[in-house]
Amino acid sequence: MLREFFLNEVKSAVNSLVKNKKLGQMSEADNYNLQSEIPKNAQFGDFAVNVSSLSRYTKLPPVKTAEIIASEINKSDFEINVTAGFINFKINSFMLNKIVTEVLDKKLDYAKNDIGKGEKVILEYVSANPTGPFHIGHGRWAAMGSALANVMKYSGYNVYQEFYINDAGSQIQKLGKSLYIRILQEFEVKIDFPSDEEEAKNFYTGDFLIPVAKEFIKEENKRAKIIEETWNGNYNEEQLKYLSKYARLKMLSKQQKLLENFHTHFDNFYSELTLHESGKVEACIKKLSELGVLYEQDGAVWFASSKYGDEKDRVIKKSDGAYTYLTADIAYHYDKLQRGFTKLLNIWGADHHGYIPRMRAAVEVLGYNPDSLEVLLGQLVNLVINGEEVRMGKRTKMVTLDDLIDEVGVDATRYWMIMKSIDTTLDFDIELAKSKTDDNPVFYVQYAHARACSILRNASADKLDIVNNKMQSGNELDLSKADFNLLWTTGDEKAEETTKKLLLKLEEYKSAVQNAAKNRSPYLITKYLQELAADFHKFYTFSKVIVENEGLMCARLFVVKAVILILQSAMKLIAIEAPEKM
RNA sequence: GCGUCUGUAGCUCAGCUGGAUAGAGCAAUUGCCUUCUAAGCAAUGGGUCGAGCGUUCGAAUCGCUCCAGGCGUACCA
Repeated sequence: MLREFFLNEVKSAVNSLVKNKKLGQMSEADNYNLQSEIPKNAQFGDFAVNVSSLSRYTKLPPVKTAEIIASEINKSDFEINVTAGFINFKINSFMLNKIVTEVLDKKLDYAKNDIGKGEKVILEYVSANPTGPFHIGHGRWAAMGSALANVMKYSGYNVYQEFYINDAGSQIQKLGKSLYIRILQEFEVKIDFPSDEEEAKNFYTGDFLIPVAKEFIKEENKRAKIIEETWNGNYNEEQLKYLSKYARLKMLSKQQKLLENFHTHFDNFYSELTLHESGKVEACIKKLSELGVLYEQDGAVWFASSKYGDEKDRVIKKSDGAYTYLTADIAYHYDKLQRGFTKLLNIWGADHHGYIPRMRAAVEVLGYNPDSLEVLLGQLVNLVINGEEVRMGKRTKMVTLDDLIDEVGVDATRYWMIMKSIDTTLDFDIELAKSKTDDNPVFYVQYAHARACSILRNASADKLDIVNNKMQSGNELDLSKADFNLLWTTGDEKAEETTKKLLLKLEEYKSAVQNAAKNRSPYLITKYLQELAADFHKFYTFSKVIVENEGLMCARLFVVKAVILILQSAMKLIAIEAPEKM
């Protein structure tokens, strides 16, 4: 990376000065927090390193310190100048041209890197109950999680994506009973969910089970008839069990289909039920018991998590003999650790944040580094319809992820879900996301790609016999016809300035990717995409690509192609389409 | 009460491992299509960075105290 390159220039200059004792009381450069940055004001240079923080060791004014260090740097492919405490670098056309050829050479892998060092990461996200349709919040986790997984894989992490199915416990029976009623209703039996609010809580009264009931009658007509015929006001235990399982699997498969459609692919769906059935929950409790962190009180079994940073102890086994949700979850995380993952990365809704200390406590007690558990807390999503915030409360009718995607489309939904930092409550404005105008960043970015593709099409269609990039005709452009130096001798200052900015932005993709992976912040990719698209549109405005001069035209065509490659790479990371025409 | 996230331009948000004049998009005003997609570009206006105190040569950024909002504070999942 160029940023790193210039930082290293400064560091090695410092080291050599230190060796010769020319820098006062300083030791090696790595002991100081030096950073390279891109100056906000381009007149200073293309890159800069601020060394004023070293002044307290050199006992010299910042400018003097910077000058001494700068004079120690051998400049070859760049210019150097000092302002205040900054050492500024201006790169030359040779380095700029190299950016283009490197992109063309590495293509979609241009920014691929290995900062993850192959760390075995299990990323768990969405993890919903199979008891209903996804709501829009699930959509945010799905979009963010899948994008993060892509970004981290691209950065050398070994990422395994898992969805934990909360398919154990009473809610599944509740689901079965509700389907039972919906089936009877299909047969026109006069029965409805309890009107009493308290009793209605034992059912899923949403209408999402109506189509499931219809499917059931179609697929299992015989059994459906038996259910209707044997109805006597009480649930038939055998049929209820069957329906519970049927509904559970049906809902799960609907969820899985939706996720794939939403460009979210899991390596595994891990069933909580199998966790119980395999005896892993029991085994985990036994282990905790042996470790001496469990005790009995008030007829329940407790985990002494408060000794490990939690604010109070937690119930593991309720006085009615059932396990809590936490118990299975501890066993699940134990299982993840035993499968050899060294980083347990979870995306949880902000409403679960109080849950972190107890899970950390469990990881620690089980003999692992509590820092191997890393939870990304996602703030919630509010829907904005016609400018008004619709809070997803119990009273309002839930808008499902399905509805949202139907309304807005997969790409726009994903983009809007990823666009904001996970720390901020997301206001999802349906009208804005739907709009195909300039207030919608998705289209801005996709339009840049379509526009670039169009140039390549036009170039191949009328002007030359070199051509299109692979997705068009399979041919490759002929690099030998391009004269990149012509980019910098046009006499058109604005054209050269915007071209330079564009090329530097291409190079910045590397930093964007690494920061996104390191900080678990996929929104940095959408931010980068918007910046790249903007720089491309500016380039387009000031540099006509298809021109008489063949050497210049080819050089610009290659710039365009490089832009297309980076746009595609970044859009692939966040899993949205890169349309060739719009 | 305690924990946690947030408070930056009219709106939505970046910037927050301290550093050059606080940025972007939208909205507003004004220009630019006989020339590669105007879903675009150029220009202009717009800010006591919630408030106060402190640390520092230097604070939107770090610390403390307030203020406002979201979420949580179960033998629910």
